[in-house]
Amino acid sequence: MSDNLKDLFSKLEISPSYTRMRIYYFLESSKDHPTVDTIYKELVSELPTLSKTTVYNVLKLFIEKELVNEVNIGTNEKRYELINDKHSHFICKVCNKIYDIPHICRPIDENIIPGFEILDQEVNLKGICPSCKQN
Amino acid sequence: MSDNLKDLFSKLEISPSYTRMRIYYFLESSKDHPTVDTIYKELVSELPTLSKTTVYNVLKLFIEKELVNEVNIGTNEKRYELINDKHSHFICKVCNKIYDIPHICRPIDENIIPGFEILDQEVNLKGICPSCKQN
DNA sequence: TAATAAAATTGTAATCATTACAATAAATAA
DNA sequence: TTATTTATTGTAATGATTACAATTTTATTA
Repeated sequence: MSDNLKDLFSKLEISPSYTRMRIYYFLESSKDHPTVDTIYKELVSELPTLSKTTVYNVLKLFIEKELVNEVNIGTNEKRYELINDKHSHFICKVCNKIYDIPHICRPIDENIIPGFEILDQEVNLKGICPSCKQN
Repeated sequence: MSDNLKDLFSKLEISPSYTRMRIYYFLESSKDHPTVDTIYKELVSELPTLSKTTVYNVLKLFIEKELVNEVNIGTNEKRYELINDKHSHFICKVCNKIYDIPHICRPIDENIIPGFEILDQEVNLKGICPSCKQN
């Protein structure tokens, strides 16, 4: 596992510092699109010298290398996720939780809008999640 | 036209102050999803006492009344648009311009994800726009 | 190994959009 | 008119993000 990550980093010319690997693993284990603050607070107990700037720096690097996506849902903090399989997001208007849901749109034909080169597709649904519907 | 807007406001229980109407008209005429700053700067010459806080307040009201949408595309400023017909957005990764494009997804069946109540659907495409492709 | 260079991490301060809030102005009702 | 509500404004606070210089760590070279 650890070796796999080193290989992945190496392929992308990311030197596998411990901090970077820990941030990657945290994103991998975390299912709820954490904010910078969440990442920092979760990791600082094991990486006592960690600084928030480092979290920003590492995420920026991961985004450049296309390992990570910024998720913008209108809250004031940006959220981050590993780019795994493509999926859509459901954002609960009550609790603001973000759920990953399978793509419900058909894949987009890249030439559907003449002249525009489509590189990326983002589908956000908003509504009320099951647990908020009960309350 | 002006009467139509007053009727619309009245239906939504928005009292039709001159400031609100001007902000509405500006959104109506503006095709490029303006930021608060843009709205303020465009209107302050004709409404010399206008304050940015007012722009924020009016937009917040319009959003509550479902006249206006926040558009989040990852830039640091939020952008706003009137809710007219439903459309998708294409965001150019080079120049950051937002284009309105017709919906390219089929309308979503509200019960497609069991337990989730879908109120809103947002499709953002990212890529390179025609004018940036030339350069 | 030691000395040097490069890269990664850190802390502090600056930036900037947004919000909170209290004060003023304008509109409406009594 | 006077009182009351509503709209607007200005200032200050908040809080996420970025800039940047300093420090630490890692890699390279002698």
